[in-house]
Amino acid sequence: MKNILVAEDETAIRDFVVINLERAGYNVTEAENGAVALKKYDEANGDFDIAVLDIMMPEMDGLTVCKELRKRNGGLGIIMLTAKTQEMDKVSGLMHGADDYVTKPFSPMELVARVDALYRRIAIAEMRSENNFKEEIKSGDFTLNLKHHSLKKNGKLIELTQVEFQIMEYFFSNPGTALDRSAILKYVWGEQYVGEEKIVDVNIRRLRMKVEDNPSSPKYIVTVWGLGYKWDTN
Amino acid sequence: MKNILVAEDETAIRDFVVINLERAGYNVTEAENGAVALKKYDEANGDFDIAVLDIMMPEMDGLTVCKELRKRNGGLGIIMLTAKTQEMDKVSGLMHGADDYVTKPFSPMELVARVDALYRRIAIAEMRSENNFKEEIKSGDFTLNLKHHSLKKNGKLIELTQVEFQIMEYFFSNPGTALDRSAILKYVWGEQYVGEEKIVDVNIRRLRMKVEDNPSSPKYIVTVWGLGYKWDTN
DNA sequence: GACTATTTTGATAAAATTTTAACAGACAGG
DNA sequence: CCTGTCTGTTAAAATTTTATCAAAATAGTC
Repeated sequence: MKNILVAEDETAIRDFVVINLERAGYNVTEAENGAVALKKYDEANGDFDIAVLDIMMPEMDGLTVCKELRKRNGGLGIIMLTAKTQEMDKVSGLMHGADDYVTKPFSPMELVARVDALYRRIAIAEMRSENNFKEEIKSGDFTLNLKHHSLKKNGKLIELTQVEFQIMEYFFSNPGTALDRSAILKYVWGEQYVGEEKIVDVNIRRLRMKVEDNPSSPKYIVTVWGLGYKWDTN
Repeated sequence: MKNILVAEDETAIRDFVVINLERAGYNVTEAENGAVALKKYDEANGDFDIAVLDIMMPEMDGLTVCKELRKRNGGLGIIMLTAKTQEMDKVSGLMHGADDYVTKPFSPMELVARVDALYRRIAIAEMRSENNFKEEIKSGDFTLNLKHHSLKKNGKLIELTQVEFQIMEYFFSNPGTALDRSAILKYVWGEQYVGEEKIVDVNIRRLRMKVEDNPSSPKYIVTVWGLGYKWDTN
């Protein structure tokens, strides 16, 4: 898990990237050009979450590698490294396929932040796509129907709004796990949402009013003090 | 454990550094230049926690060594020694990779303090990252569930606050080990916390109330007189 | 046994976090 | 338009946690 493939021909930059990603907790595989990158990808049976590719490389340029990788795995996260803004303009039309790009020179913080952000997106997307296979998720007396967007408690239908439904989806995908507000916020409202984190609390309250036997002493949506909430299953 | 690699070409300074680190309880390996440092690192199979590197050295300069070491072990602690502030400015852009730096001339106290601080950071970071892989830690009748943020004693749930939970995490990561207040303080409250060390005692008490069969004669959280506490497993 | 250092304990005040309720804009359906 | 629902914002109330303090108890030492 957290596997990254880095393709960059300049040794200095590659080392820089590899070091900083490793320090951030990623498991990095490095390649000195596009052809090698593709080879290493196949050798590892595509067991990567993210690829960081330089655009300008000998043997095979980053855009080609990007296209090839996308063919193999549509869900792979891809970040391109571009030298100048000009270069970016030239190829921007070809940038589709990449999820994000970072222009050189970049700071360690910037790189890691982008990769982290992409990783979160990927992880959430993966969770969502897993739920696509399921029709419904059961948990105790509750049944969340993903297809009909409905929630039943002991067979009794509970109407949920869009936001409420998504929170429940997140809960049901991680039963018993303590989820912090920031994670809930990102799952439901998305990465770039601007606004109060308190919105989570307010919606939790609304959910409790609908879901709990006694909203004043929650049994299902339990608060984890100083952290967030969890869907309790006991 | 507590192994340090010191690379410095000037004999006088090297001796100074080595003597003081050894007095502080570290196990020091010394090298007279960067190339030797790297060789000794590999010979010891990378069994070091921290490397102290002079920037200006013959054969191979400190920054290069730093980069090489980082490639081998992303979690290694690295402290750079720089001659003047000016020199630091020049290379500050290349400082990535180092965790800290000390400018010459420096006092024994300063050096040891920096190394100690870094060592603690490294140790805590390592412990935390190990716990990331685990879902729960068992110890006797107790199960600390890191995912659910819960503690169970013989299957019975015990509610813990944030601070209490972290203390338990520290205990469970070091069962049977006598932990001094200062270490507990740093793990739970962080390096730069300002306040009474007694706060540890108070929270230990609250934990005992929740965890012990008879809080007046603790069986699990045992006090080690003149030192601190330990999680007893017998 | 007396003395000192250290730890335990309980009370209380302060700080942090969560819950609750009320409000107002946006939006969709009639 | 009008109306009702959904949503995010805000502020006050309630709750929980946390820190500090000082007295009591305990362990260690001479």
